[in-house]
Amino acid sequence: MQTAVGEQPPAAEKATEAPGKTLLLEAALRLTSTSRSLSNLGLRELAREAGLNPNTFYRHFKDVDDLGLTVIRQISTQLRQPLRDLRREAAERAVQSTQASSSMLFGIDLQRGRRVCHETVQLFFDFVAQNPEAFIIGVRELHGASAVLRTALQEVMDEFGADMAADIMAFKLLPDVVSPAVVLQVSNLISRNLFQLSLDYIGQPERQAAICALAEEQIVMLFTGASVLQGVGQLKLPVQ
Amino acid sequence: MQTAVGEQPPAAEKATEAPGKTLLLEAALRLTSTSRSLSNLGLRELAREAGLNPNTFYRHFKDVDDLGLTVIRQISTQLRQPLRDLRREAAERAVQSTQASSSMLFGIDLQRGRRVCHETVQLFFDFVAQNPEAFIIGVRELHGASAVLRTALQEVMDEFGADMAADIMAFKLLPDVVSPAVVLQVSNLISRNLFQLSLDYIGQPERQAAICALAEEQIVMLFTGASVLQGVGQLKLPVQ
DNA sequence: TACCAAAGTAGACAAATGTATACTCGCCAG
DNA sequence: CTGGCGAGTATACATTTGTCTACTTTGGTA
Repeated sequence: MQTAVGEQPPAAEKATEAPGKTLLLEAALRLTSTSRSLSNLGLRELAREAGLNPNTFYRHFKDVDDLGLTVIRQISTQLRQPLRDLRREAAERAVQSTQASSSMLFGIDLQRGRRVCHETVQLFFDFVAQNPEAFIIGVRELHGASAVLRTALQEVMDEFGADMAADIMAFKLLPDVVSPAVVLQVSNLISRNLFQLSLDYIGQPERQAAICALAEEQIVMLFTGASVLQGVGQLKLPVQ
Repeated sequence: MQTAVGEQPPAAEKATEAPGKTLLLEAALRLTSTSRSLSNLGLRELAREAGLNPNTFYRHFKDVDDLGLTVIRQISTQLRQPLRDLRREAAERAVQSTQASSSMLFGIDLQRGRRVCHETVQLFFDFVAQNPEAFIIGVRELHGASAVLRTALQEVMDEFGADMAADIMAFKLLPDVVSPAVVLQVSNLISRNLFQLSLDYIGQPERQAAICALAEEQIVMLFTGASVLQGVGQLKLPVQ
C-alpha cells in the first residue's frame, strides 16, 4: 500500500526529515487548533489524522509530551524572527518623519510613537492571520494542563518579551528616562496581551478592526504611562 | 426519564443539593487544579475521585461540558461579589486623605490612586491564595479547547471587567476626563492581566512579593497613561 | 403505613486507547 | 549480492472509557 495521493509538503524547509514525523506534527497542528488540546491528544487519534499506523508514532516520539515540546519549539522558531523583522519594518517605515517636534510630551514623540505602534500592530495581526494555529496553540498551552508544555511556553513568551524590549530600545521608541527594566516589564505585558488579543482576532473576524484599534490604544497608554511616571520621578515634579 | 439534567429548582437550591452532585463538583475542582483540564475530564475518573459509581454522574449532568458549565457558574458567583467587596474595602481604607491636593498630575491624585491600588492588589492576591482552584480553572478554560466553556468564561471575564469599571467610576479613582469607554477598556485589560498574574502567584510562591509589586506598577502605568492621554486630548495642555 | 420519585448501585457491552512483538520494504555500505 | 538499518506496517491484548438496562435504597408525604 503506497502512501496518500494529494501530498504537497507545504514548503517545509527541513527536507531531510522523515515524512511520517512531519505528517504527525502537521496532524497535531490541525487537531489542536480546532478541537483538542496538545496535552491530551491521543496517539492513535494523531496517527489516524496523519493517515499512518499508530506505531509509527513511537519511531519519532517518546510520548505525547515529547511531541508537544517539538511542536512548541517549531512554533517558537516559526514566530520569533518574523516578529522581530516585522517590528523593524514598522520602525523603518515610520521613521521618515523625524522632524516631528510638533507634539512632544515628556520627551516622547507622540506622533512617531503612534505611527510605529499602528504599523506594528497592523503587521502583527496580519501575521496572526497567516499563522493562526501557532498562536492558538501558544496561548492555549501557556496555561494548559501539562506542566512541561506550560513552562516551555513560558520561556518562549519571555523570549518574545525580551526581543520586544530590545527592539524598543534599539529603535528608541521610548525616551531614555525609561529604564531598561521598565521597558522589559512593559514589553512582557504588551506581548502577553497581544497574544491574547490574537485569539480574539482569529475567533471573531467581524471585530478585527476593533481589536486592532484596541491593541493600539492599549500600547500607547502603556507607553505613555511608563514615560510619564519615570519622567515625573526623574524630573522631581511635585510628587509625594 | 424526564429528568432534565443540569436543573436548578427555582430557589433554595443550595440546601437541597444532592450530596453526590457536590462530591462530583468537588472532585472536578481537585482534579482540574492539579493535572487535568475541565474539558477532558473522564466521567469515570470523576466518579472514582468522588468515590461514587460512574452512573451517578448521569443523575446530575448531561455530559462533561455540562459539569464544566456548572463549575464555571459556581466559580463566577464565588468570585464576583467578593472581588467587588474587596475593592470597596480598599477604596474606603485609602480615602482618608481625600483633600490631598499635594501631588496632582493631570487631575489625578497620584497619592491616593497609588494607595488604593496597593491595597486592592494586596487584597486581591490574598484572595487568590484562598481560592487557587477557581483562578486556575478560570484562566485555563478561558483559552481551553472546549468552545462552550471558553465563551462562558469570556462572559464571566467581561462581567468582572465591567464590575471593575463601575467601581473605578464610583470611587472616582480616575479623573473625569477619562471617558467611561476608556475606563471599561482599561478595566478589562487589568482584569485579564491580574488573572494571568494570579497563576504566577500561585505557581511561584517565592516570587509572590515581586508579582504583587509588578501588578501594582502595571496598573498605575495604565491609569496614568489613560489619564494623560485623555487629558492631553481634551485640555490641550502645554507640552514641554 | 404505604407509596413514589429521586439518588445511588450493579453488571454488562462495544468501542477506543496505549503498548508489545514481529513483520515488510527501500536504501546505502561493504 | 548481501546484510544491516531506519521507516512504516500488522496483529494482538489488557485496560479503560461511555453508555445502556435493571436493580436497591431512602426520605418525604398522602
